[in-house]
Amino acid sequence: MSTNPLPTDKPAVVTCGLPYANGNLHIGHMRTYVSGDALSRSLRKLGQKTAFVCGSDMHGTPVAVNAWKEGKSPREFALFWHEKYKQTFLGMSIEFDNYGHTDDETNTMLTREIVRKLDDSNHIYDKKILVAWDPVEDQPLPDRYVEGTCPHCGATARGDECDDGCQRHLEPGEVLNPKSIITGNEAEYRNKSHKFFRISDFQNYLQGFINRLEGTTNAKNQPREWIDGSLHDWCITRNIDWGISYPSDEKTDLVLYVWVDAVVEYISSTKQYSDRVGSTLFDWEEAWKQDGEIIHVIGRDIIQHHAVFWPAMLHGSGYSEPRAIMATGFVNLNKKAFSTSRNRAIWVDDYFSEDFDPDLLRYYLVTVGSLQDDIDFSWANFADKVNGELVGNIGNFLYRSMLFAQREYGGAPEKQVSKEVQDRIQEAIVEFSNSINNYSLRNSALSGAKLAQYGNAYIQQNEPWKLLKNNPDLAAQIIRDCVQICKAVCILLSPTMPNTTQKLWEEMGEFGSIHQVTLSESLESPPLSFEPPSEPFMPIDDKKIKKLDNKLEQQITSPSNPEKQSLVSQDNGQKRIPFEHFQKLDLRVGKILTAKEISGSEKLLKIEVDIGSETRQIVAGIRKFYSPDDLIGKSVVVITNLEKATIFGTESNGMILAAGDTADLLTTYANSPPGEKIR
RNA sequence: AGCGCGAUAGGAUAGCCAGGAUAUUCCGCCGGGCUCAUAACCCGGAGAUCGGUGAUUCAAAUUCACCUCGCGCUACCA
Repeated sequence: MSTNPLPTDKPAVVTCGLPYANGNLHIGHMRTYVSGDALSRSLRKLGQKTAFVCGSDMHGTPVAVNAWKEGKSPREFALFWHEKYKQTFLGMSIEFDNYGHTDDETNTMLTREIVRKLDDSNHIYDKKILVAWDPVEDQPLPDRYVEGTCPHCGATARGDECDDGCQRHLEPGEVLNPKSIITGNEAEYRNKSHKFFRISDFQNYLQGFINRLEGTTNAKNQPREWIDGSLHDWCITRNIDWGISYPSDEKTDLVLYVWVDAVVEYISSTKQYSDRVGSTLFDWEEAWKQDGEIIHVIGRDIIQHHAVFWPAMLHGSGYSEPRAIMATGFVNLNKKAFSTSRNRAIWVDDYFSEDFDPDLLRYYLVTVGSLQDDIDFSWANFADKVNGELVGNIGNFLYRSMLFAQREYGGAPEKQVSKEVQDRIQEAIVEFSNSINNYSLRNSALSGAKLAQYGNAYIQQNEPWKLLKNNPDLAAQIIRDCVQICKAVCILLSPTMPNTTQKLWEEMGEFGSIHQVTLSESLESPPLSFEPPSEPFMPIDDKKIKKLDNKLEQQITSPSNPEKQSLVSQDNGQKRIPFEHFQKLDLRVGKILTAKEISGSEKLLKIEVDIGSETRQIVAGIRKFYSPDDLIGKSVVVITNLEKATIFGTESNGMILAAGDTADLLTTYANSPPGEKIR
């Protein structure tokens, strides 16, 4: 990277944090991608050679777990979302020069090559750690494959994090009563050898790097705690069979941790772009190995990965470091965080289904607040912004000016642009360019919006409609100025609103793509003839907002999860559960071996049941209806993965199913043996 | 708990790094103008002592210290 102002003569790469191929995208996600898209378009406006790349993040435990839940292979599952994302980005006019995925050949090769280099230069070592294991299936249970009790707060927690309770990170071996989330089997911890990346080797380097790094202040400061403190080495392998296998001469069944190959996709995707268009148009090696301008646009939750692990990996394997990290804040919904599990979100598909132009949301996301701050979305705010700024100000100015010009002069009047207007446009160009160099997309977009505002005041105060009779020469001059402003406004806003500005560009009689021209074109003469313009933006009326708010309200109060939505329906007022909820129950045939009364209790029996793999002790409230002797040898249905309970001082490890108030025991029709799974 | 980011009129938001006199802009509100334009546009007005306390300074929204609240990160969450 360089510290010269942009544009430089080096190629630039703009990347966005990889979407994890695990479910639908909402407008909060879009903030990162719209910002990346607007940034790369803006850089090109400055004349910077730029590649805008990204890809889907395919690997990792959550994909594997969710694929398993849907009965699909991880690859099939992740590819489904990968294809879906491509459509989503297309719909939002987010145009990557290359959009790959982490499971493709380029990334697999490049990732292994980079890791091998780190290994060869002795930055990687082996260390034995505790790994949760399913002893019955003889399977490792990494990260989220394990569930248990949080040792800190007692809530149900995943193996890696107490996600429902105190949010604390959990080390392997910490979670109590660990169980496999797949089989429900109790997990045990085994000592396994894993690969560790010695980040401490790079402490000095990183301390220099973080001082050079440009971008948002959160990205520049947050990693200092680690970099200036002590750097822990990073475990970069996992025991699952979904991922990129560890590059090694010895035989290994380790795969790389998803965060290793995810970031390498930035390089891989650039390489694919180069390979496609040829290295004269864009040379990926020049960008990544000879100090190109690499700019990462990410969500502020993944700063450490990009400002600590990633530069260390790059530096250790001979690649250039990023110039800037732009970490976006989150998008809140009516002041509260999005919650995908509660369906408290505006999904991009929902936005599309309302037939809104993507430009409206793009403008909203870019201009509503500073990039690194959290912003709020509500349909009312959205409509305010569209109606006030886009329809009333920008759209109105463009429309009234171009309509006037077309009607009276058939296009731009044959006059020279006035000094005043030329200077004002020049000022906007400088503002745009400075904003990009300060990594403020908001200000870069506002340079165009403010110019339109100036235009409205300019036309209003000069009243060319009055001048037409008394001073037609001056009227023509004023309108010529306005058309020039229109042209400049379109160019300045084209990174934020690519569709609308392209349409206006054509209506203005310009040829080709507005995205090919640079800022200086703003001062070139507009065409002398063009067709009548159309209205660039349509207002959103109150009824529509109410409708959208109601829809959102309904969506939030309904209990469904977005991914499960299609499986959930209301029927006879009864709540339906998705099939996978049923799948979570481990129901098995059991054979009652012994049954004893529990002294002091009128209702309870202590029962030992053979469930095939083991004998379970279960406490059942059926003493009133059965004598212990009658029960022995009976086949029953047992929930085996119910959490343990202590009833009347006796441990109960499961539940025997019975019907109605008389505890009519459920049994099998034929003679399935104990342990048979019920489905 | 530690660290990071943030808190500015009724709502939203700029300025903070490089301290300077009436704190920006938008929505809403009040008054006026215009009629080319999508009841859009333009001009004027009211409304914030800039989360709290203290310090530095001729001067603090801006620097420093402490505190409160919100959000995030804390390495095995992608």
